Amino acid sequence: MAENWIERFPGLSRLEPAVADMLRAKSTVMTVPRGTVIFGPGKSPENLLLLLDGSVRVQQVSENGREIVLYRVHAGESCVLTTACLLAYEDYAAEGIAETAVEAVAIPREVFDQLVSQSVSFRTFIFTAYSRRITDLFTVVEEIAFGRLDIRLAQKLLELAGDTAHVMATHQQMAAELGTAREVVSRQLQEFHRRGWIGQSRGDIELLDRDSIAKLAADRAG
Amino acid sequence: MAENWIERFPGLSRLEPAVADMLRAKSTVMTVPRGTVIFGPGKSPENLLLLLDGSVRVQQVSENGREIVLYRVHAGESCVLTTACLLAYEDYAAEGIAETAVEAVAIPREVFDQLVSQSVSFRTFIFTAYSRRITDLFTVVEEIAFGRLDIRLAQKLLELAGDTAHVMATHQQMAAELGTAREVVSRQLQEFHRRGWIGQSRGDIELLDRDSIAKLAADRAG
DNA sequence: CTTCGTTCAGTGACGAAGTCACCAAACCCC
DNA sequence: GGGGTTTGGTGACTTCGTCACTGAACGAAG
Repeated sequence: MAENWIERFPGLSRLEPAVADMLRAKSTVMTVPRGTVIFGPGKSPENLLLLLDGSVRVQQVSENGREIVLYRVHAGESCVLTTACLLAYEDYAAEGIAETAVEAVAIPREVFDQLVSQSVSFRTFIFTAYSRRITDLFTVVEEIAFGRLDIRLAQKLLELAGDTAHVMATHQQMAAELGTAREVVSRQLQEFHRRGWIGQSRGDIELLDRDSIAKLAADRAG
Repeated sequence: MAENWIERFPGLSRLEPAVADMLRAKSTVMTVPRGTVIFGPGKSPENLLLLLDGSVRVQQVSENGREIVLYRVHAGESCVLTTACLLAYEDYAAEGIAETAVEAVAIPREVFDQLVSQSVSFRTFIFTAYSRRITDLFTVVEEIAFGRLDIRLAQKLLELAGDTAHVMATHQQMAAELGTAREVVSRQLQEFHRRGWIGQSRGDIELLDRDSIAKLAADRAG
């Protein structure tokens, strides 16, 4: 089943046939268990990863131990930051962690280089991925600088819940998602609870009134 | 004088001679006046810019009119975000403005593509630039989320002053640099003034006690 | 099944930062 | 020199972050 994985990447659908064959031949499909540190300080990966399934959480770890989630890489996307790490520009404080079990295609450094050189569409694929990450980071900066916390929390809850009604995360983890302190999250969740929007139990937030949460999340001012 | 500009870019010093000739032939050295909007919403540039002189300020403009400075591109660096814009990934809210008169080498889109394809060292140059921007943004996120404002203000003052003793900026502009509100900057500058660290006049902050400012800037906690 | 250590959440007091509404001084252009 | 604009100053108030501490929930070991 893993032989026609190229189809799963929209950006690679128009890959030149010869290049696609080369890519298939020289890359390997691998599985990494949940919780694996894909890259991090002192751990440069030797491969570019294209995610077939699962998600990778990329977060910044500050020296005093605080964490903040920067973005996630989902199935169908590439973890371009690893190419940046390959270049080992300088010390970085970010790390990538497999948030679920992850199935991915690993493209070795030399093959990556050949592909970029030979294929226009692969180049576009890579540059588009960079572009996406950078614009994502722009909005993260804007949100943290100017966004109200209750609104951002509501947005995160909806994002993390997906189509389920539960967010399995501790208050501490939610704080890292938003770049704030645990106490602040606790208080805000209590307020949501008081309004009957959510139910709370240890490490689990249940969305009871999705509409109200969505209404707040859609707010721009307050 | 502009013919051997390639030497001014450390990352291009080992460029293959044939590629260097091609680059020289197909690119043009241009000058843009201070204040020019290099790129912005609805304005995709057709060229990749390599800065020979001056600096470009890249900032995010939110819908309610607030601005925040994301990073600067200085002489010797490339404005890789323009390549991202060339791909027109999606709507973005960032813009690049010539902060000074800027002298730059403009590389047309097709030439950029050829260079990436043909030259290993040009590829490295470009990917390193992306890597730098992304890691820069990581630290911006961390600073805004966790950094103390007085410390960040002290750092910015030193950064913007360079080797001069003056920062020619309004409080509003300093607020955009730090992603905060004008009033907050005003109050903090007053505190610095009270301590005799700075002198203030309209649109001009004079650094009087660089050592004290640097001492605060070096702080991690408070 | 109780004890014990660990993780997780709740709380109040306080300080730092952001917001709002408004005022005054400095500058600019006639 | 008058009138508009830009810049900076101020106080009241809200939101957010920090600190120190508490207790409850869980899990493993006895």
